[in-house]
Formats: sequence, structure tokens, C-alpha cells
Amino acid sequence: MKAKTPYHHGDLKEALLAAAESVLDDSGLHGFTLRESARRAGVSHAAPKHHFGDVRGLLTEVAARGFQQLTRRLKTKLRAAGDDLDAQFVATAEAYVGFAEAHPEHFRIMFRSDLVDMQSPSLMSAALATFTEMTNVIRRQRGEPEIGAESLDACMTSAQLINDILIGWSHIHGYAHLKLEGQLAMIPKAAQKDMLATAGRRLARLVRS
Amino acid sequence: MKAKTPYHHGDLKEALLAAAESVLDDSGLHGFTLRESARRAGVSHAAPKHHFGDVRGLLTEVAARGFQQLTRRLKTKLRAAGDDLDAQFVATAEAYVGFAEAHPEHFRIMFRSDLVDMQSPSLMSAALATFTEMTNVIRRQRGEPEIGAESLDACMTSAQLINDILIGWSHIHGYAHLKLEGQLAMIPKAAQKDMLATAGRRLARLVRS
DNA sequence: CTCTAAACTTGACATCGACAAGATAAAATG
DNA sequence: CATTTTATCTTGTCGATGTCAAGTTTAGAG
Repeated sequence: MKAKTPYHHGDLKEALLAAAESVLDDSGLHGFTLRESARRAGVSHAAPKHHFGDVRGLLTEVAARGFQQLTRRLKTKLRAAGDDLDAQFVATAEAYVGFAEAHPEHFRIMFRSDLVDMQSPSLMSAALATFTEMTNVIRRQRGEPEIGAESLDACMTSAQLINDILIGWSHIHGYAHLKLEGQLAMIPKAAQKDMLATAGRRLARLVRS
Repeated sequence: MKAKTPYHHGDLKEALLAAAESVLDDSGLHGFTLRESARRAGVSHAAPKHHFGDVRGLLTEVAARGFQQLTRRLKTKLRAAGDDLDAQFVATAEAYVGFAEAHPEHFRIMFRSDLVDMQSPSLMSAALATFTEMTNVIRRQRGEPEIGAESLDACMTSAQLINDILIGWSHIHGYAHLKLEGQLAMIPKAAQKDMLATAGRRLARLVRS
């Protein structure tokens, strides 16, 4: 009977995060509520307060986990891409867009500064990890050694590097976002087919030039 | 006394849209409610139903008006830019990013397929007008004649054209969105300064190549 | 002038996020 | 081991929201 419904959940924080993600998958951001998340975790409607404060706190952690997933995806794809420079760009784009398509609601929340506390340490460090991964793609392109997240700030002095990062990231993010929000409807599906590959090659050429 | 509070508002639809936009400017998407919009328009809480159905209907019209504003901004900036190709790209980027910064909440809503009915005729035609404006920038780059919104579909056959549009639009949109959502915090402000101009030139070169 | 349909109001309901106060159990303390 | 503290979770409540149903007012057609 103790195993049935112990007063103390044990790992409620984790359970609530998982529940929140399942709500998002099922009902989207629109159907997402604190109370529904609590319901799925099998606790009372006010239980989340102790762990996350308010709905913003919960969503912030959800967003952080999104960046962690994205980072993992990037690492996997990049490892598979090998040393080819074009392939690295394509892999980055595929990982990014792939994540957005696989977890649209999750992706949305990661870029909603009105819903989430972008200053939160856990969110910032998760986002920084993703950013570092993409920065290293550019650095490899430029024949520079990879860096860790801790020394990112120090590298943000080269105007050329920053420009390349911004061009690459903006493009990939923009494409992912436009596609996710149904803005590419007027463009024939067939043309979007190898869009990622073509864009990857062109971006690579741009950065190399 | 009749002029004070006539039972029939006269142009409630317009008044509600204006009220909704003022709510968004003041309190953001988070503070936006149907009832508050009705309050500011001076009508009862259920009045919007007759004109917009539900909150989604209202936001859809708000989004459509956003695209109309963006189109106007693009036209103005492009006219000022003259015939120089680089300048046209820079102008497009400035208009786009400028709008996002001037009306962040409005901009957000335009790309929220979960909040808005992207199939709505008025929204679709407004978005199409914006898209046409940007397509014509590319077409001028390529020395092709400008087209109207009605003949857009017919032009979406050239893979090269589509690719150029996607690269340009994705980049500008991605940059605007990332900046709006505070994701460029780790990049020094100084470096972002002439980001738009540099990117414009590089994109122009890319499209020309 | 009458009547009908559009435009708006009033009232109600379920649900939400947040808060306060209480209950329970784990952990620290003695 | 006994006790006290503290973290964790529950119950109850509040104002506010979106939506619906039913009633009220007015414009405009016939």
C-alpha cells in the first residue's frame, strides 16, 4: 500500500517534467496546463509549486531539456558526418530541423522568451552547449581547434567567426521555424526535398569564401 | 446620450482589432485576453464572438494585419534602397528585423500556427503579399521581371529561384527570430551592429554566384 | 409601419494559476 | 531511540478566463 501512493513521490520533479512533455506531445502548448501535468504525474494540482514555483518555472526546465536533446542530436549527426565540411553543415541542419519536426511543441517553447526565463542558469547552460556545438562546426571549417562551452566567451572576439556563426545559425533556425509554422506552404514540396543538402553546400561555400 | 454608448458600435470589428493590438503592446501575448480586448473597445465580454468567433479568430486577423504592416515596411524600405542589389538585400533585412523589434508581440503571433488559423483566406493573402515582395527582390537580382501575388504559384517551378528565396528568407527570418527571443545574448553587441549590412552583402553575393 | 435578422448584453459554467494553511513523512538532532 | 525540524505534498479558496445559451436592442428590408 505504501508503494501505491506514498505521500512523498520520490522523484516528483522528474516525473512532472516527463508529464509536462507528454502533455505537450498530446495536446500542444495550447492544451498544456500545470494542473494537467500534475494530474498525469499522479499528484495534486498544487504539488508542482514546490519544485518549479509557477508555470514559467516548469516550462523553463522543459526548454532546458529541449536544448539538451538538441545537443545530443547534433553530436550524433556530426559524428556520423565525418570530416567532410559540406557534410558537417548538412548534418547540423538535419539535426536542427529534424528535432523541430520531431518535437514541434518542445522546439517552440525553447524560443519563447515570454513563456520562459531565459536568464535561468540551467536553461542558459543548456542553450550554451547547443551553441558551442554549432560554433565548433564553423571552427572546424576554419581549421581552428574545437573549444568547450567554458571558453566560448573568449572566442567571441573574431568578427569573421561571429559572422559565419550568425549566417549559419540564422539560416538553419529560420528554415526550421518557418517550416514548423507552416509558412513554406506556398513552396512546392518537391523543391523542399533536397533543400537542406543544397543549402548546406551553399552555406559551406559561403563560409569558406 | 445616444452618442455616448450606442447599442450598435458601428465599427466594432475594427475597434476590437485596434484594442487587441494595444493590449499586445502593453501586456504582451501573456496578458492578452479576449475580455480585456472587449473592455478596451468598450463592449461586453461576449461581444467579440459575433465578429471573430473565438480568440483564435481574433488573433488570426491580428496576424493578417501584421503581414500587411510588414509588407508596407518592405515596400518603403525597398523603394528607398534604389536599384543597388546589395542595398535591396540590406533593405529587406532591415525592414523585416525592424518590424520584429518594433512590434515583437505582433511578430510572434504571425508565426504561431498553434494560435492562429493559417488557412484563413485573409491571413493567407496577407502573408502571400509579403512573400511576393521578397520574391521580387530575388527576381530583380536575377534580372527577371517582377510579378504580382496572383502569379506567384506559376513562378514556383524554378529550383534555383526557390533556393535563393529560401536562403534569403530563412536567414533574415532566423536572425530576426533569434534576436527577438534573446538567443543572441552570448554574442557581443558590437558584433551585431553591422551584422545586417554584412549579411546582406554576403547573401547578395551568394545569390549572384 | 412591421418584421426579421444582425449586433450586442447578461448570466452561467468549467477550468485555470496562484496563494494560504494544513497534513504527512523524511531527516536531522539530541 | 525519541523529538524536533524541515521538505514535501494536499485541500480549499479566490479572481479571471473562454465559451456557450438566452435575452435585449436596433438597423434595415419589405
